[in-house]
Amino acid sequence: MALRLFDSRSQSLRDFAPIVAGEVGIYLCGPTVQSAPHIGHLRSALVYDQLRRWLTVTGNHVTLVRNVTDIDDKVLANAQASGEQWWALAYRYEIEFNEAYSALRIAPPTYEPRATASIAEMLAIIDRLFKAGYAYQAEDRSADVYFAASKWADYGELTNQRGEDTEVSEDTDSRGKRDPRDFALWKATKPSEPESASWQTPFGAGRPGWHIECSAMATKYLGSQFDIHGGGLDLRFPHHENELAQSRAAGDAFANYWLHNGLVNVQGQKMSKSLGNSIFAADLLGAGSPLAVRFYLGSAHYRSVLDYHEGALSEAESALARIEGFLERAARRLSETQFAPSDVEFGPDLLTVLPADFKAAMDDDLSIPTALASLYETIRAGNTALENEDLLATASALSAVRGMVEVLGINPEAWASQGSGESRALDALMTSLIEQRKAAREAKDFARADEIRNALQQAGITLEDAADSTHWSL
RNA sequence: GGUGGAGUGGCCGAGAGGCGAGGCAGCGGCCUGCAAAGCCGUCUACACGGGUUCAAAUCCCGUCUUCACCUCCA
Repeated sequence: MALRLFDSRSQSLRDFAPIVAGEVGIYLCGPTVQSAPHIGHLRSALVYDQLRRWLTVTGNHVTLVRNVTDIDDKVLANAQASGEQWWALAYRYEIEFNEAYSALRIAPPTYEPRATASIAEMLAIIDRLFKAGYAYQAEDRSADVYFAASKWADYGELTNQRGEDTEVSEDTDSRGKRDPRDFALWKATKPSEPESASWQTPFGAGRPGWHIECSAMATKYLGSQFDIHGGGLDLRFPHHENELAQSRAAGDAFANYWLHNGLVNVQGQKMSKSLGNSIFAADLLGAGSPLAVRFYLGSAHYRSVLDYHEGALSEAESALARIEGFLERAARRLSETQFAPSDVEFGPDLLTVLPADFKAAMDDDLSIPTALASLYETIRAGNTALENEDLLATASALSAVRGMVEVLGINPEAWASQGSGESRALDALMTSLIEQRKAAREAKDFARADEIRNALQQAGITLEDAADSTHWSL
């Protein structure tokens, strides 16, 4: 069984084979740190976190590079508007992004390069493009440098765009361009721009164009040819098309597979500032637990459009409660028996406990919705086994469920807060209240027993009576 | 205009010629002092019109609706 991925370039599912067996290099287009992270940024980062986890579990060593675009028109414009240094604004938002990622337990990438730290590599590519005849300086002899798209015969190969049919925006800054499809490799410093955002080059002072940044950072960390290039669907054109064209024109084979994750819409429409319908990371994390946010964003297929709606997070909480409920009950029942399963570390060992249909679903272009069906099926069977006192079957279901939630990064046991002073105090209080209620029930004083349970329910604590004991959960 | 998608039960969300995906919500049952949780059952859906086929949600033709990209965007 092998992993298949949908490659946007060939528009088909392809068996995935890394250049070097067991080593996978992924370049993911990260955010332009010009404003606060929103739900779409989180989904994108999460999708590649899930891919990375599955590749790791199936025995690969993954190098994930996710850049930070910290120099850009909007970074400069927003900094000017807020009266900050552009690099201060960029760093402020970079911190916000990293906080949001880490709240969802999206592992930090192997390398996280900032565009401004790779200027030399960008200039080297531009130099190669000059020598190969694919770069030209603007007619006005400014430091504006463009890529000659019309000279590159394969231009449009990624997205089937043919130049003559492409709409050309009228407000595009095209001074000195020979062809509307040509795009900036380097942008001359404008009088309004600070000196700190200007680098000296043989063709004059300026700053990098957006596309060249990614070409430079991808090949700097992963080599001239690498396995996977990922990003949001909105980046396919022109960003990825341009990256591919300039890198190949400069002599790099570049990415073998192109992956694009679907976007997040809100009430059927894309988020935009003018509609004021953006859902920011802070909104989400205020509306549900971080685990529920991760579960929700990661439960749809990565290529589908995800339409965010009110109530989505509480549905996720309910689904998680079912998973967590089984894990707790099964672990509790098995804890003092010979069937208690030993912990399995995240990594290839997980493969031994995962159901075959779960593995098949993950291998099939990361079909997580189908994989989740396998998870629920195992939970249902596990609950039945638990009821029938079939400890062997319960133990095997427990291992399988633990393995699956571990693969997906949604293991409630791992997310549960570690025993703090507060939680120890709560434990003691609950033990006392449960004892009081037990005494009342034994005395058939159900009014008193219900009074305790109702008061706890008011406080958000649910009691569950099992055959010979009572358990509580928040 | 070009390019790439989508329309599935109350809601979300898979699948892609023949065995009712799954989740959430609802209803009925079992269990329970009553609940909760769990299990069983129930609600049997695939935009519309044609066609191919023994068989179509799935393939073909047409129609409608809708989203994204082509300007900065995950």
